[in-house]
Parts: sequence; structure tokens; C-alpha cells
Amino acid sequence: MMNMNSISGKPPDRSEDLTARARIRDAAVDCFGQRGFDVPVREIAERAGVSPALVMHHFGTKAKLRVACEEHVMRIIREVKTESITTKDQTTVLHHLAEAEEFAPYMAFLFRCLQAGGDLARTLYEHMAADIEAYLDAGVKAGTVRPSRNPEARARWLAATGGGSLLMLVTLRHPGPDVDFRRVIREWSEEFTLPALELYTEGLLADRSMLDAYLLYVSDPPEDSS
Amino acid sequence: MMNMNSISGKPPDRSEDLTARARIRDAAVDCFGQRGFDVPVREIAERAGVSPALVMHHFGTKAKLRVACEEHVMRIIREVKTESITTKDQTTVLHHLAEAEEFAPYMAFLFRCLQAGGDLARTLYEHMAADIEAYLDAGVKAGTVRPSRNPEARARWLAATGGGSLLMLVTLRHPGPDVDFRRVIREWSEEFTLPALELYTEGLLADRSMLDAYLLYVSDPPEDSS
DNA sequence: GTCTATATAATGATAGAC
DNA sequence: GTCTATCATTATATAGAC
Repeated sequence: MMNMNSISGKPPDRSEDLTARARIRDAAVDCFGQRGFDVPVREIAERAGVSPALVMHHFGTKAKLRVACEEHVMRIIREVKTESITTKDQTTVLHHLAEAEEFAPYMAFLFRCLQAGGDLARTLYEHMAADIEAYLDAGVKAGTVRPSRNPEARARWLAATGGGSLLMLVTLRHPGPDVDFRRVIREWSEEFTLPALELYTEGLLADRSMLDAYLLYVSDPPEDSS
Repeated sequence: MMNMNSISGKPPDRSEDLTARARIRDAAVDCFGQRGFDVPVREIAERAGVSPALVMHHFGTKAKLRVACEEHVMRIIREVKTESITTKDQTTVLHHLAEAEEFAPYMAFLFRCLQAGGDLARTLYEHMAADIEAYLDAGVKAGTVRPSRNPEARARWLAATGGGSLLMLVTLRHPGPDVDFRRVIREWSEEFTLPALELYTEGLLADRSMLDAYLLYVSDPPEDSS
């Protein structure tokens, strides 16, 4: 559970012999991830070792630069996912990514997307939910996971609570611009693994009355006042 | 569970016969809540019906204006909470607040604080966790809630997942500046009540192996490599 | 392709009249 | 207390030389 740096494939090329365009894009991914999307173009240019004007020359606007970063990161994630497709455990791929040193910038970037909203955030959320659903479905078939009345809703809830609680920890504990993403993941694990596992295993409510009342309520709604 | 607009006390005075200072502060609460803390001072002034210079005259800087808003909102929340102290059900006070029309601006503001981080966000989070812990503790004593190995951690997890999932929905579904907070709450309920209740009642994992393995792991850690 | 220099726009904040 | 007018800063984006 703790030392599975088993992501084999090529760590994305970050060597110095890249085109300026690629260097700018990589610098932008780093800056956006560390400091959020409010980071000035000047800083991205500085990190890439070029002038601010060259950034605009290659990408037109800051918004387009961001889109290019999103596409690039998504492509990498997709590659890693399809590459580890043989691994049964799709769900924890993101977790492994978070622990692997060389993918830290991409994880930070994805996190900023989740924080800022937008198309990529929605896509990411859907992917997380779909992965969780498939994973749980396999568990149900294997008998290790309880079946659900609505597996899709359950997966979405798990994605929202998992990602959301992480989002919460970051905004609470890292008010400054720079986020040590791996540290947050560690804090999250230390603080929440016990209660989560406990609740996932034993539940929270001692009796079924609330659930039954809700099921009765939705099966026979009083009146629709929308 | 669905029509408890039972918050009796005075809806905060929003009439037109307020000092300009109070009108500016109220306008700021509205703007910050709807549009986030990036809203220009000019817009706050416009909504308050005064010049931007008057805003600075009364509050010095935008940051101080924000602090004044935070203090004002916290004072109102505190009043409502102490007022409904006789109600056993402290946890759902915030939920009722969210549904009550006249408190919507304050809830939106609090949400923006949670989204932006800072001192108030931490305070809010601690309050949520403390309320939940007290509520669950009463449930444990009454026999309706299962006991936990670490009630405080459980309460914090519930606060983080609850607030975090809401945060997630907002950033995903409301990319624009304006947020219809009550609508998000409604979506959240419709989408997540079933899976949450199901999981809280029946659990997720069919057997105890993961929990037991974790408990064994923490009781006898392999080696500390920090 | 890459740079320096500059235009343009937005925003927080100030000066000073009334 | 309240306003108009303005400043200073910062950001994105452009123009044009090399």
C-alpha cells in the first residue's frame, strides 16, 4: 500500500533539449500548478528562460496557453492510464501518480483545475467517478464490496467527497500561493484513513430508520412543488 | 426534513434607513458572496449606491472591508446559533440557514470564505466539526449512532467530505462568477442523499479485512522513514 | 524565433473640493 | 460625509527591430 512506485512508462521528457514552445508549456504547467492560474505570464516566461513576448508569440493569449497545458497534461494522464490498464486497480492510479516524484507537477496542475472549475475539471470528475464505479463493480462481483441501489450515484459521491475533502484541506492549510501537494496527500491520509475505513466498514447509523424513511419518501413523493 | 423554516429571530436589518457604512458593508457581503473576493471595489460601491472613494473612506482598504464583512457575518451566525441553542439539532442549523431566503447572502459569503481559505475558513471548519461531533456524541448515547474509535477524527472527516463535496459541485457546475447557492444545495441533496444514507447505514465494504489491516498497521508501524 | 519597448486596460488607493 | 478627478501599479497584449 505504501511503496508502489510501479508506474513504469517514460517519465515525460523534461530534458533541456526541447523547443522553446515546449519549454514554455512545461514552465506554465509548473507555475499554474504551484501558484494557481493567477500567476503572471512574466513568471512563466522567467521560469522558461524566455521573454514574456515569446510566450504570447507562441500561444497567442494566456487563456490559450492554459488550454495547451490542459491538453498536454490530459494526454500524459491518458497515456499513464492506458499503460497501466493491465493493472486491475485503476482507482488508485491517481494516488500512485500523486506519490511519484516526477508526476507531481501534473498532479498539482490537475488539482488547480479542480479548484478553478472549467471543462477539464468536469472531465476529471467524470473520469474519477467512472474509475471508482468500475472498481467498485469489480469488488461487488468479487464479493468484497456491498452492492448499491445506484452504483453510479455512489461512485460520484465517493469522487466528490474524496476530491472535495482534499480540496478543503488545501484551501484551509495552504493559504499562500505555493502548495506542497505531496504533503497535503500525506496529511489527508493520516487524518482521514481511519474514520473513512471505519465508516466504510461499519457504517455510521445504528439502525435503518433514516434510510428506510428516505426510500419511502422518494418512492412516493408528497407533491412536486417545483 | 424538508420544510423547517423554523429560524425565528430577527432577519438582519436590511432596510434602507441604514448608515452609509452599513449599506456599503451589506453590499460588500452580497458582492463577495455572489462574485467572490475578486469583485472590484467599484461594483460594491455601485451596489451600495455610493462612490468608490467613500468605500475606502469608511474602511481604509479592500482587505479591511472584507474583514468587516467576515466579522459581521460571523456575528449573525453566532446569534442564530445561540438563539436556536435550545434546538438539540445544532448540526442542521447551517442547512436550515441555507434554505432560508433571508440568510442566503450570508451563506454565500461563508461559502466564499471556505473557497478562498483564510482564518475564517479555519474557524468555520472547526465549528462544523465540533457541531457534528457533539451531534454524533448525542446519537451514540441515544443508541442511534455507532461509536467510533476516534470521534473527533470522524467528525472532522464528515465536515471535510460534506463541505468539500459541496465545494466541488459549485466549482464544477458554476464556472461563471455568479452562484445560485440554494440551487447547489438542492442539487447536492438530490444527487447525494441516497448514496450517503446508504453508505452511512450499510457501509461499503463487505468484510473487515481492510480496516483490520489498517488498525494492525498503525498499532505496529513498520519503520518511520520521515 | 526572439527580443526590447510600449500600448492599453483594470484596479486599489489618494487628493482635495464641497 | 461624500463626491470628482487622478495617480500608481500591475497585467495582458502588441509593434517592430534583429
